[in-house]
Amino acid sequence: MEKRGLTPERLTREGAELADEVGFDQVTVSALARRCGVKLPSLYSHLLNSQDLRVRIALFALEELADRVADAVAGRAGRDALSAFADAYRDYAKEHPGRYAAARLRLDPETAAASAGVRHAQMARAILRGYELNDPDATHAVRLLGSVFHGYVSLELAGGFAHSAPDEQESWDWIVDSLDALLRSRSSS
Amino acid sequence: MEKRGLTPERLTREGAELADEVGFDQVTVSALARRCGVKLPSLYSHLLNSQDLRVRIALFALEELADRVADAVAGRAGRDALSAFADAYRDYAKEHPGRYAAARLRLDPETAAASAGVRHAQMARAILRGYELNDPDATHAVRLLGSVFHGYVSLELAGGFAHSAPDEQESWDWIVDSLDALLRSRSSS
DNA sequence: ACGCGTGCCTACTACTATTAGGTTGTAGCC
DNA sequence: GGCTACAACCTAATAGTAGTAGGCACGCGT
Repeated sequence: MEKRGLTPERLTREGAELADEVGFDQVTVSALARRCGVKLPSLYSHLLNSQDLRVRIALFALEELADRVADAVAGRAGRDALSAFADAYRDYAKEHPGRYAAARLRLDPETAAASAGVRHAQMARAILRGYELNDPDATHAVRLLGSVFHGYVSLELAGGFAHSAPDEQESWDWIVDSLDALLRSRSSS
Repeated sequence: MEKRGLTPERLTREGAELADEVGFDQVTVSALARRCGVKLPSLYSHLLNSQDLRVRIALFALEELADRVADAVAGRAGRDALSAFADAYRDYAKEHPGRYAAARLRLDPETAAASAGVRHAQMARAILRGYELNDPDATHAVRLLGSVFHGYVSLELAGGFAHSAPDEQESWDWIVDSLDALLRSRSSS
């Protein structure tokens, strides 16, 4: 009965890794217990329930992804920033598909408001500053970017574009390019 | 022990309704058995397993959605067709969120190839005929449309845009408008 | 050295998925 | 109209996941 130093934080990290390995919806308290070498009920000292685990992983992923995006867009503007922003999302999803799926977990409003989700929205708005859009166009554009990037990444992960020419990178570049052109044409200037 | 006339088809329909009521990932063989007033193991005469049920619901939803889209775009072209196409997806998702989620279930390649999924792709390409795009632009554009519509609808259903101005319909119109402009500007003419 | 809290345990309950095998209602045949 | 046979439903049993209750002990703070 040696004590492993389990904490909610460590469990969240392990859960995130588990998610990347077997898929977010296969993340189960049982599997996590096995992975940590303890019996299942032991985890309930650290977690409220399985939903709590999922939410913690989601918040962790949102935070990590926001950090990456912030890093990617730092010091860039305009088309360059847009491209870095887009790639940060796509690369994260490819590298950590389970965590990316976790980041899309539906959170209740208060949790969402306290999450890194707000940073994501702020960063999207920041990217758009380079295009000088008037409200409400800026909001529409934020929603468009969120839709395209999330939609593309989730279809790509689901294998929707697999095994068909032209390859996925080409389409991605074309799409980012098109969005840049679109936003420039909507510029208020 | 009265016999209800259960068939795979009826179970699929009931499952689809259940999905709309409680969410696709809450669709369980147990719940379906309760809903149909039979004991759980009885369903295994009609279904292989719970995954089989989910796949059947997915195929049903893909078919139904394809029918709706086909209906919506019939006799339209250009911007008009694009808008009808987009609205057909969004309206279906709002009306039948569980079925819409089912339609996004990842299918194995052979199942997918035999599903109504191919009709969806064909219809998207048909819409684009009005914009006279050269390959590979047409493929990129199909992927863009799929990404935007799926992304927007899924974020909207997840409550991502809720309770914030401007309202979701406005953004939707702006986005469809923007896509139309974008596709026209990419026209090969 | 000792207490006591926390960290992990065993044991139990409830639900879902699935298989095996039994029973009955009814459709079709004589 | 009764018989048969199959299909549709059942009960019973196994295994996995989620969660609760309560016990024991490791080791930290005094």
